[in-house]
Amino acid sequence: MSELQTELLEWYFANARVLPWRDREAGTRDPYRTWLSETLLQQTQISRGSVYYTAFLEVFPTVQDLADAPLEAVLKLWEGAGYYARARNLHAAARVIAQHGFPTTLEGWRALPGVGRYTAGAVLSLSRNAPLPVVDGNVRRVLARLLVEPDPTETWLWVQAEQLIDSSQPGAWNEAMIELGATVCMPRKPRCASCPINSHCAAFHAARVDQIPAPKPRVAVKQIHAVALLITDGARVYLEQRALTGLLGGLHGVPLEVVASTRDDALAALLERYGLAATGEWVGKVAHTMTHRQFQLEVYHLTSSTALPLESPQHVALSKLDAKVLALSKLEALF
DNA sequence: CAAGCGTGGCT
DNA sequence: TAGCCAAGCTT
Repeated sequence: MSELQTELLEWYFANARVLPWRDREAGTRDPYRTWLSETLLQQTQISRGSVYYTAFLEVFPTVQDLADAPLEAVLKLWEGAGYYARARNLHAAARVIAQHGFPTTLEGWRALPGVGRYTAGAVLSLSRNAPLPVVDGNVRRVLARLLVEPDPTETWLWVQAEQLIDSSQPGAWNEAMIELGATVCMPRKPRCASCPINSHCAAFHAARVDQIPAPKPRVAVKQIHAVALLITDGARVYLEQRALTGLLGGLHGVPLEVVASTRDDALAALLERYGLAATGEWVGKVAHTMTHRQFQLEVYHLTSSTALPLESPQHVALSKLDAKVLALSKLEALF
């Protein structure tokens, strides 16, 4: 073991945070729980992910429980967590695992929907001590600084992670790299003075830590104007299931029509699609921001006199966007 | 391979 | 406060 490896591992064993999925020593954990936590934590902060993790295990304590459940129940538990393809993929993969057992190889894990190189390496190293590297946002930052690489490519990152991994305890090593990036080698105001491997860090020596890695160019947020339909009978509301692929896939929501030319055109198109004669009453606006989209919705209300099936919104999975629209309905006991 | 995919915490 | 960012994956 190199000096760097010894020092980082010692630091990790002394400073690792207590987190719900760290119930056993890294390298010996339950693959189901490890996979679930890694999936939930994708692009999601610990404070939020851990709430969903605990609730999820409560309802689906084993992969068999998850496989046996209807997709609808899985999405309901995922409600509000975002990136809903994760929930659909998790459910589909659970059904494969229930049939064939947990994969034991990198390729086996990666063949499952929603499992990429990071998650496959994380699950196998953290649950089985497989000597596989991981590169997430934390590891990327640590490697970029350690080796002064302001704009690292994916290929470079995985090669470095592979060369640096401590093959005697890969699980602990991977978790240590992630932990360092999350608690010491942070994006802004890194705590270099208390970093266990600062003597090995080229960016620290060159006083360039604050420039590395270089910020990624951001895609402009797209403005989207749309019209939404709130069709209610006083207690229930018309909700349709969105397409599985694309925005808010698989979740239920109110009918939406993006404004291509004018708002009146969009509203007319919506009404025609559902065979509605009435024009509806304007009830308000909803603004909703996502990472890359800014929605402006004009919401129209109709009292149902149609054959459209109404349902109670508390029984289906909704996005925050639809929750805001439903809040305009002023109906009691919707949630 | 760049774009699409949610939501909330933090500064 | 408006933007940046968070244990990525898919197409």
